Amino acid sequence: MNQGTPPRLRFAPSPTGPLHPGGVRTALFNYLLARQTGGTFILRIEDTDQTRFVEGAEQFIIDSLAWCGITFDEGVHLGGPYGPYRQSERKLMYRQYAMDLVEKGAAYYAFDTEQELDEMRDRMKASGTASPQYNSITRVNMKNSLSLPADEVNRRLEAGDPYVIRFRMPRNEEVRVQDVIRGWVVVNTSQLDDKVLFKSDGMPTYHLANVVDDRLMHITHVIRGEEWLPSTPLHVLLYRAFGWEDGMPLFAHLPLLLKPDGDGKLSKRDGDRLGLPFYAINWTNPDTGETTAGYREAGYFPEAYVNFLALLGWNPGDNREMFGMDELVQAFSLERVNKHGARYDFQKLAWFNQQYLRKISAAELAVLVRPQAESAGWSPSPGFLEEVCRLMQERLTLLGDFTQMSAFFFEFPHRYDPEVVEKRWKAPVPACFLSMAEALEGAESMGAKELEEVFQSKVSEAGLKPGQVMQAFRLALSGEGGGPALFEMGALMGRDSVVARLRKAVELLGHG
RNA sequence: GGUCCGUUCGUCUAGGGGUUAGGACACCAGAUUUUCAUUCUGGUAACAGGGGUUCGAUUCCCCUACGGACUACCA
Repeated sequence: MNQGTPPRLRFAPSPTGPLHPGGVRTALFNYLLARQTGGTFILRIEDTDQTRFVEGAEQFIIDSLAWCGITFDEGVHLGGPYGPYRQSERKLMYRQYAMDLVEKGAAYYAFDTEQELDEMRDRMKASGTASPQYNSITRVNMKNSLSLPADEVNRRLEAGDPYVIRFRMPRNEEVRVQDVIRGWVVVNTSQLDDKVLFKSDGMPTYHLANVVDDRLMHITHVIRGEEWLPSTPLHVLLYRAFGWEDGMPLFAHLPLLLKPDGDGKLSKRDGDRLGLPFYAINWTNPDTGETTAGYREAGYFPEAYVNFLALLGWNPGDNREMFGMDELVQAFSLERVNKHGARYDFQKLAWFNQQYLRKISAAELAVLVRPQAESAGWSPSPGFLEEVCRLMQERLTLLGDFTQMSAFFFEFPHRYDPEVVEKRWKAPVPACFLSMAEALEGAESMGAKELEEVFQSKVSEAGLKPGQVMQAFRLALSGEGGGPALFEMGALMGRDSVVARLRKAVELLGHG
């Protein structure tokens, strides 16, 4: 199958809403294989259902993947030799392929109305059939070109009666599908129905469009979600009916992404429920105006997100787990993709993000963090911000944590942690701080070393031990009980600020 | 209901006829940091159940249970 030909892979989402994490992963795996093999990666938009079109969804898909570093060689946004890449723009040609199948006897016209279909299903349910199907048994009782006299069929066609084209599913035949991940899957056609291939609105259904386009675009590997496995036998039958079986692509059906807890597949609600971002980038619903948070805006690294996603359902076979995109391209293989679904673990994603956050320099971090610092109303010098980053870097998990966790560098404390006040703000401390403030005021300059010297000498003058005062000192400077190295922190705040903070703490917290 | 797919620590997973069933996240404990976090060390924790096959099964086969997908003129 396709040996020697350069691989061509596609990601083929429908623009019916924001791109789900499972879709990002599907795109990623396709991308990895394309890059690894020197193949071509194509973005095709499957918009054959006009009723489900969502404004902005297509651009969202492109932007989401671009943020992840997933790039295409051909596609709706790039063009290419096999365009157009939007199925609605290929509309006219699908009819010919459907009619070709009719001529070959592999498909037929059906004129049944919605009501007639409903009635058929109701009838069958009433007589005990669990899942009523339009198939080789039932079609004889319906209005189609197999059951109706030829002249009536022609009359209806000429009169412009609405019709669909259905696949003529063989009655009892084993269809074998080879899946790279799952091996051979065998289904009997008696379980399958006469699927609509061509709709009465003149659009193909997924099944037809997908097979025709994959053929026309010379797709060699179809890597898609597990939800497509049940209809793959139909697709194989379509390739066969067209006479394209020898050029059929390889199929690989990816396991699903599951909820972090409980049963079922991952959904937007899981992000909402946990108050965590869900999409790659912010999504605003064009109808409601409601925005769902994305990882980009929440301060995640795309590298971390991609790394995390890659390890959901795939593993390299050894204990490595930090993978840059290039390394993923090297290491990836369909053979090492799991068969079972993987729970989406937000905590692990946060951990990956932390790892990536630590890999960059303080200077780089400062650049990334500046926008939020500025929107918090601070305008630190580059040098100061970098120093803050140097002290804070190992304590951050997300970029987005920065403002909240570093606020005390830029502002005086708005509150003093009551627990620490209760425990550490004891009688001799305020007086000691006041004398520190005085001593510092007289000092010419104040680095971490000088600050510590003043601290030590005033503490011993007061007859105290450093351990008894340290926490209160931190509290006075930052309002909190934890934080970066105390004297470095103070040095960075600067002498005047430290003096003022000490006095203000005494003023607000009293003399114990 | 039917069809198909699946099932190793709480989670992501490695492994595979004979292993102390390995790693990572999370969690817990200790060390270091006179803070918190980091870091380091250690720890708790898994082969869904039942039948086979076999000298031996978590690994192979079957059944059951459970989970999931699909079952539209949606993709």
